Amino acid sequence: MNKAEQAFGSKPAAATSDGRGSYDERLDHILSAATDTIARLGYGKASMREVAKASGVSLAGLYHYFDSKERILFLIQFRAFGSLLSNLREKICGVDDPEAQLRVMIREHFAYFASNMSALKVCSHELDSLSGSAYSETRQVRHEYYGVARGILDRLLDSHGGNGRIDRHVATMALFGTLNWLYRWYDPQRGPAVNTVANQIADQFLHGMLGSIKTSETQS
Amino acid sequence: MNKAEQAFGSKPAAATSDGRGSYDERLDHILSAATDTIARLGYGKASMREVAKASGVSLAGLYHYFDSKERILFLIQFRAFGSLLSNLREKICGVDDPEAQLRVMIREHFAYFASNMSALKVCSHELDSLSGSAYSETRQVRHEYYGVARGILDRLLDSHGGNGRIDRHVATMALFGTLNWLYRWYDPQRGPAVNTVANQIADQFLHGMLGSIKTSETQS
DNA sequence: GTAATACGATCGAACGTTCGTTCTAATAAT
DNA sequence: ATTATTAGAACGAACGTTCGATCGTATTAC
Repeated sequence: MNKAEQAFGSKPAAATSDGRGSYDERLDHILSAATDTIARLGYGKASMREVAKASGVSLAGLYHYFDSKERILFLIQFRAFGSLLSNLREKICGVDDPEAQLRVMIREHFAYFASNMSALKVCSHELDSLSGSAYSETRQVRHEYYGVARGILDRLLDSHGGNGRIDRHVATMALFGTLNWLYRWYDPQRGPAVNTVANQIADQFLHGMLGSIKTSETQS
Repeated sequence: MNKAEQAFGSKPAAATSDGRGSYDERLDHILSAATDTIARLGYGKASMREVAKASGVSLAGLYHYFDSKERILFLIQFRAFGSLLSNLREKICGVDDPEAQLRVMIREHFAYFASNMSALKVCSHELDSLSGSAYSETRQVRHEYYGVARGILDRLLDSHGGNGRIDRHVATMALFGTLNWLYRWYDPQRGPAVNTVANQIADQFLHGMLGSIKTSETQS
């Protein structure tokens, strides 16, 4: 069976030529409804019946597109992290200055958050809800994302001669904490504009890095 | 019935004088085991049977101490947030400088985290698992905690004449994001020392604040 | 051109399990 | 004896998943 075995559709569309769209389009539609449902109720409380109702298919119909409930969560996370990572690599490609790279990264993370709030909420909140190979695969993508961010930070600090008291892993996770906690409080539609918040976070973090370098020996 | 109706025990101990301790002590023991179980499995997957096994009482015995599963989660969160808040207010009492207050706050948060990892993990991860008045009451305490932090930040920025581009709510939530995300990556027993990490986070945040003030008009 | 056939998509209904909770009786303490 | 505390068994509900049948459509056979 070759249904929903791959995270990104390399399947040749195979449009059924009726009003409801192709197989892949219907799968995307269900996945989108499932994302909103899981974001709203949490993975544990979001039942397959609720996902079925939200996406407009029957309970049994869900299992034509996904082997299991866990597979739905895997696809949501793998696609979101994958998009985030590939988009970051693309947008950073022509940028040389590490400081500019870091600003791009934060700005792009905010942009993705604003466009995919439910998906990023699920990604931030349900990290431990997967197990086995599904967990390993998503963790792999997360580690790659971490690696890109960490690489930027390394070049940033190296270029400023910062061998001081900054633990770079701690600094990276502090930034990720700020970004991954967004879904708890920030609503792009009600709060200040996305770019405004993104710029402030970037300013804060960069001043936090460069400021910590310059006062490396003045405090105990 | 007056069992477990209050979050902090004002009950006069009523020791049963056997080896297993008083009623309150047994309640604390069960609550501690429940905290570890919920932190390990998540609230949804942590069954009452698992909590019973972990705490050494029978399934039905649990309901002599707690009306419901949700009440267990409420007590964990209410006690943890309450301890965090009252401890913060106490430790900040004799400190005047806002910068020093902020350092105290971050240091105390780290100290509490190191001593109560399971409880703070549950508090950070299961914020939406409560409903009704249980949710309202815990949110109330959280808001008070936010208010203290926000007050410190306000005095800090005011004392430096910072009326620039810093959205103070955004800045506060950025810090809370870093602190509340700790449970995802930081293990005080394996990573760098608690005070080291706490100092770095405080340094980063303070430089982020004061640095952003001084360059308020140099960037678009 | 039409009937027969094969197949993917979809559904209502049900299965077996686990959940939070409660009932009832037995036990330990005073 | 009375009261508080515990434990085994069971309850109804909800869960993820599977089953068997049905519908529509594309392909094949003649």
